[in-house]
Amino acid sequence: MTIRCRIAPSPTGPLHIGTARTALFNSLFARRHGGTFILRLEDTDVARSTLEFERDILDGLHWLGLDWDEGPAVGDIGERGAFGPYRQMQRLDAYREAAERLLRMDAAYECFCTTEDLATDRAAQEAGHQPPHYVGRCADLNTEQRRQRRADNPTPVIRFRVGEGRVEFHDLVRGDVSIDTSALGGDLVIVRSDGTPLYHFTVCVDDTAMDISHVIRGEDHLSNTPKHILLFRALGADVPAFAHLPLILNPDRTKMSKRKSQTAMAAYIEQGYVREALINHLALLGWASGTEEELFSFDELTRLFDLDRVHQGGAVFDRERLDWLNGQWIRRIPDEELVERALPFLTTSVAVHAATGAAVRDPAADDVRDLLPMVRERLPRLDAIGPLVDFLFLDELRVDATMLVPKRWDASTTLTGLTEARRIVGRLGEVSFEADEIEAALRGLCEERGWKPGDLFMAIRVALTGRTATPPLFDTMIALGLERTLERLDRAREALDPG
RNA sequence: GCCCCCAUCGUCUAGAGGCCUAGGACGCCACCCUUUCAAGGUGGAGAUCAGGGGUUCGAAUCCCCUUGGGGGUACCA
Repeated sequence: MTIRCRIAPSPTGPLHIGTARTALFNSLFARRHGGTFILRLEDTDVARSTLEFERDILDGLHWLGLDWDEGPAVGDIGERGAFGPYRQMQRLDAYREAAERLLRMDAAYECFCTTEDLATDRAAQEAGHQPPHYVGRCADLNTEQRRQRRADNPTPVIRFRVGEGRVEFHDLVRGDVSIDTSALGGDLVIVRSDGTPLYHFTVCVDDTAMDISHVIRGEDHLSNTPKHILLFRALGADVPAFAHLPLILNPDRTKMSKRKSQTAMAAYIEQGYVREALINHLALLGWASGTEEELFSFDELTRLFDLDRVHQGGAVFDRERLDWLNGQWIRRIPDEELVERALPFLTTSVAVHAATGAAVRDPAADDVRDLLPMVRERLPRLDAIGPLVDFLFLDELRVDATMLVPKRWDASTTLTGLTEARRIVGRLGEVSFEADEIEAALRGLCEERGWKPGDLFMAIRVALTGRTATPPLFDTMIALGLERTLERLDRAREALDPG
């Protein structure tokens, strides 16, 4: 059996974390079994769909490395695959044909009920404590009745008959599921009054046309699956296998939502999460390898993943864990690649200073390459690079006098310390400006004076960087250069002794 | 309301009847390392496996009930 699965996002919002996870699992499943991974754009909600959202979704999936074997034309990439078009609004003919077929077979019928009719029904059902459902007013109209009702409402919808009985199916992660058609809410609308098709209908027509073998999607679709099965049968199609993934949850265990969590993939990208970490984290939300290994690359997942190890319970999206994974993966990214990925974040960070009027030097790839050894272990996210080294790119650093004084020291000791340090570094720097030598000399100074090295170093650190948490001090001095090091030490001394 | 699904440390999870006085990871705490911050190392706290009934010589694992949670119930997807 050829495995064909798909991700079918709707461009009515930016790429959602949940969509990305579903795409990942589909992609992994296809790769694992030598199948085909298809992308289909479900853009039939014309009112809410936009090209920007479509762009965001496609870019995000691509950024994650989730490339599809078949899919629509995007940008300069042409359509791929023999089952297109892969954009639903370009498949209207197929839906029209299928709807007409269902109408001819009397598996569907035209419904002339108005929004008001339906609202009245709904209200009555609610009052009578009945589940909301379509009452079937138009289910059995004869030709004459249809003609009359059409006079009042010339734009009927098309409803699909759900019939009676139970629908049973085997879900690859849930096991056997059984739902009575009476719980489906009555005959469902498959074509709007404006002639455009609705989701439950298009999904079945397309999965059939695209020969989808496995439908892997979020659990929120579990209750809708019987409708789809009924539709597949009516269409005379093979029913694909289903696998409903556990939901990704907010911390309060409700379905992950924009209101309570950060759901847009783009936001994570902006904050410096790397694709390796996002993939790893998403994979672990609802799937486990069964080993004690926690770090998985996409390729490893491709070899290990299978549906039989997918969970049934929902999983809270844990940022702390993502952060940890992100740090782990950042430490594993090859130098040149990390340089390339981190540079934009540094640039942005420096630009923020520039925007406040500070004179800055724009960071270059060479800068990041030089700084890599001292920042790599300190980056839970790529955007952390700014606060870590941005002081290197400021022409002038203004440091508050009170901040310069270490906890155990007073202002005059600090002034003495910085003055002495300036003298030593200045003298040493003319000969050689190397971390080891500077450190040895300054430690010697501390011994002489009875100072704790940590105190002196802290005073220098603040003088040079304006921060109390920085990369190792002596590497920082080298990165800053002799001239600027001395200059900042002088500025700090001036701040401590304005007179 | 009705239907469906789910239920192991705070979180992600291992566990497919005896290997479990329940393992790992994140987070948390302590110590070590250490010029700060990280990273790393070591150790610790943390789950009577939602509760109650069965089945069995034996149940976190199988069955039933209860409770709790979630999802679905559109001319959204």
